[in-house]
Amino acid sequence: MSKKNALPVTRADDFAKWYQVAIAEADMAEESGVRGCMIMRPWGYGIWERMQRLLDDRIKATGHENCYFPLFIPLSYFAKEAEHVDGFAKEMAVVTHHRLKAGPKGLDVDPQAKLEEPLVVRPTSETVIGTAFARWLQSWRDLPIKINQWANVVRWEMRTRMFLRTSEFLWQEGHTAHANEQEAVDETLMILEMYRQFAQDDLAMPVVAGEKPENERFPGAVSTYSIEAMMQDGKALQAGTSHYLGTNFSEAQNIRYQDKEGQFQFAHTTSWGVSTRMVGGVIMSHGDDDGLRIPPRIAPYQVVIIPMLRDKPEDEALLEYCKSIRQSIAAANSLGEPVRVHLDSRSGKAAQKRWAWVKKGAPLILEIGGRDAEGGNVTLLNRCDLYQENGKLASQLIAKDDIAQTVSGLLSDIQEQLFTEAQARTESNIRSDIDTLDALDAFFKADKHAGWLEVSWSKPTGEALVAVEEQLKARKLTLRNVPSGKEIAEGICIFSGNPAVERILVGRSY
RNA sequence: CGGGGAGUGGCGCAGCCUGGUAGCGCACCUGUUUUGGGUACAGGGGGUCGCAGGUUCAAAUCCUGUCUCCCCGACCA
Repeated sequence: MSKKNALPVTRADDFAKWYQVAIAEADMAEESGVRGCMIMRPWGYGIWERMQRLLDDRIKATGHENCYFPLFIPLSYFAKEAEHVDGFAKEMAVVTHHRLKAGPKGLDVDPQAKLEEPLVVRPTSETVIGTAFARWLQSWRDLPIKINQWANVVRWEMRTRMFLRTSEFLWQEGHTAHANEQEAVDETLMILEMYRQFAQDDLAMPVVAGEKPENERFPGAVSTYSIEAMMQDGKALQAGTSHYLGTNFSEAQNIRYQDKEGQFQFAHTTSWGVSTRMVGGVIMSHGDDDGLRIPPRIAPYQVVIIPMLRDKPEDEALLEYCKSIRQSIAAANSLGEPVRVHLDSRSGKAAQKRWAWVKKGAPLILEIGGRDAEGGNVTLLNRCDLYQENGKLASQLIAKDDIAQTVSGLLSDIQEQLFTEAQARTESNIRSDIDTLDALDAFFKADKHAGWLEVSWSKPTGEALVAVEEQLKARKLTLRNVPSGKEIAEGICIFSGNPAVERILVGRSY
């Protein structure tokens, strides 16, 4: 008997289709009818909420405070930083009116209600926050300023994909101001490392942290750093960015202070963010042909109990048994937190519910029937180890008294297993021994899901960099980042033949 | 924004070419059956065919416009 998977499409057949089906089948999110905007359903939003909580703890632990700035930004704020406005001008949603009135075909914009100055729906908040910084900052004693906000932003993208690129998305954006370059660069790199740890420890998603090349910099930044994750189709996902903005925004917005000598100095600022794109990264890092596999640290429910109800009087006793199991599991800790356990007592077939939770990627599923209750057992299914070699489900019988401890141990094992698996996949798909464009072409032609190359290059700028970009663009490739620690290289540049300066990652990307 | 495809009960689709009673599978509801692995049978409910115009005695079907989604490009977290 051949194994039947829970999803109708496999990753190998059509990865893009698999991604969409996996999201739909897991009740993560759905289209909203508004271009590029999605409805996040409880399971999808619940995962985001877990990410938020874990990252928020890290942000606060590193000395940042949360605050909130408005959704609307006066258009004129963008005029001040030339590169910044260039970068975002083509994708801004703009509010021009504040009232509707009845027209011949229903409601229409009231021309009388035109705003004197249009308001931009924030694509990012450097401009408003910088304006506030300019007011808040007077003295060297006010520094550093370290804030963060959790917000929604809008970028009018031409092509959207669930979680990966939506017109509106949720994120955190951190903004800091410092006395000098060294402190600001230290902050930028500290945040990069915080993101790396968050991705690896909480999302079980291995990433490569490093500096983006000049052409991939955030508009207005002096330097941009990213964490890059490799999806199962070999493509790179930029999963978080941290920018050193120098004094570019300070000079544009007059963010300055008097130093100990009474001299005016421009502050050095940073900004950094991760978004709901991370959810897409988790799906494409860990999902399999049976649906999602959510790492325990971010799973809204880590354990789901499914009673095998029969619409008979004995159901009541079974439910009581399940509740006692739930209670003992909820009292246990795993990965430093109380175990999140859910009793799915809705009326319905147990087998249906089982497959629904498999597709959602709940790490552990406990199926409990009358036979289990009588014997004082539970039947456990591990989402990351679903099948036996013969293709049958790998259910295990666990004694009631052992279940809390078993669950606790398994959850931390699964967290580690998902990371180890993804890391092995990522590492084995980065080639670093290729030094000619012919070999590069061969690498990417050999496999439609080819990974990345780490190559030597001469770090060109200006025209020369544009030439490299064009060489890559013709191959549907992009420069990802220069992994931290790879800033020095010998040999020659794969693109130009000039002496190499550093090692850089090249790959297809989302 | 350029090229391609598509919008018909909750989901997936057929019907359109050649205009004439809106269909199928899954899901859903009810009942019976079954019960340790996505049960089976019977009955039932649910759609003015994306939206707006037009042609026609008559439009899911033909014409025009528009909105939305998917795929491939260019742009980006």
